[in-house]
Amino acid sequence: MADRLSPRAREIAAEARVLLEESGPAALTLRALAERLGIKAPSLYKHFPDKKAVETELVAQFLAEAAEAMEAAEAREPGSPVALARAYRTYALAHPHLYCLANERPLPRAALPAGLEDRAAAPVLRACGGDGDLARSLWAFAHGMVVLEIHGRFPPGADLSEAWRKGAEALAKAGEARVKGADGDVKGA
Amino acid sequence: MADRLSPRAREIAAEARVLLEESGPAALTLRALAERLGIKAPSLYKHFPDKKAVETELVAQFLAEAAEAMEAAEAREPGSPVALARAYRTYALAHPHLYCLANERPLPRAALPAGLEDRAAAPVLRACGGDGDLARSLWAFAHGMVVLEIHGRFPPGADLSEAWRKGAEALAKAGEARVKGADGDVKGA
DNA sequence: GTCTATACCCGGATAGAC
DNA sequence: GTCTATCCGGGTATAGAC
Repeated sequence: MADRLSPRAREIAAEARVLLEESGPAALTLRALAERLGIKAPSLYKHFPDKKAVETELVAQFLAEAAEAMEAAEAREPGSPVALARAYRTYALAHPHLYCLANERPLPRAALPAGLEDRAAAPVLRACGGDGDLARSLWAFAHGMVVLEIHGRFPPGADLSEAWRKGAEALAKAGEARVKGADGDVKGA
Repeated sequence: MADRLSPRAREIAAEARVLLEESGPAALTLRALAERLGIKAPSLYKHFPDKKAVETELVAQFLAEAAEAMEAAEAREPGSPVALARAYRTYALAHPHLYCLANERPLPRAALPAGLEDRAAAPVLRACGGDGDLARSLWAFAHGMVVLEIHGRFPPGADLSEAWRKGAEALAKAGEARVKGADGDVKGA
């Protein structure tokens, strides 16, 4: 994600990330970013073509780090959707603003490193035995839990760990049933 | 939700809703709203204290209509989480911008009609046999599916109806298992 | 690589006349 | 209930000097 970024651009992106994680997507403005760097906003255009490019870099960072977190969980507990859900939750809630920037708008697919989106999705797909539909269900569940929690939508007293457990286990069970089912083994990848 | 709103305020809210549904939350500005009504922006302050109050009215409309849609589904197929999920999906995707305005930020609970939030949640809770944790799982799944679809996050070729079916059925099955379980009957409401 | 200056747009909100 | 005038803030982006 920090591929062919110049060293200075990398510094700028790092500062953008701090600003984002501290204050949220709305606070990520070029003026505020420049001020943090001790420079003026127009100077940023020497390093990034526009604001979208800065945001895209942060989205790429999110995808890469989320992929890493899931791959690590997979290494510890192979084939466990529940473990993946736990890792997803932990990483997302540790970076709520970055999570929202990266997930509450269309993906800038054309500007992302090739294969990055697929890499982030792969562990879930594997844990679902290659069943893409089930993998998307599990992803939707995890995403819904994360954003509803981030935006404070659940009732104050709700036991969210229980909701995570029940949801993830129910979806995992559907995957196991699939494996034992009559239709051979793997449909997808 | 249009409780003690003056008739003129109701007209304004109706126009706000058209603007929102046509062009999205970012396009809902007081200037644009006033222009649609053939008046100037400052005049709006005679009917609403501020912009947030207008948005809150639209959020209340969403909650009431979503509750209606779910209650209707419940009347047709009592006790069916899958039917509720279908109704949720249909209503949400028919009003994507309203859905995002109402669900991608904290609820203005203090400014909403009393009981409205609970009314919207009740059908799901009933379909889950009073299991609040499971109800929240189901809600998170449905919300995740909706917003990921609205923001175009799923891969182009994905069969989302299948993802909906598998997810809803898996969670519904967890509810049935609970009922048959050893721990009596209803834990929650 | 940074600066100044600036253009151009947008937004929410208030005061006070009619 | 609507208006005009205005304040104050914000934002992205460009041109051109250093």
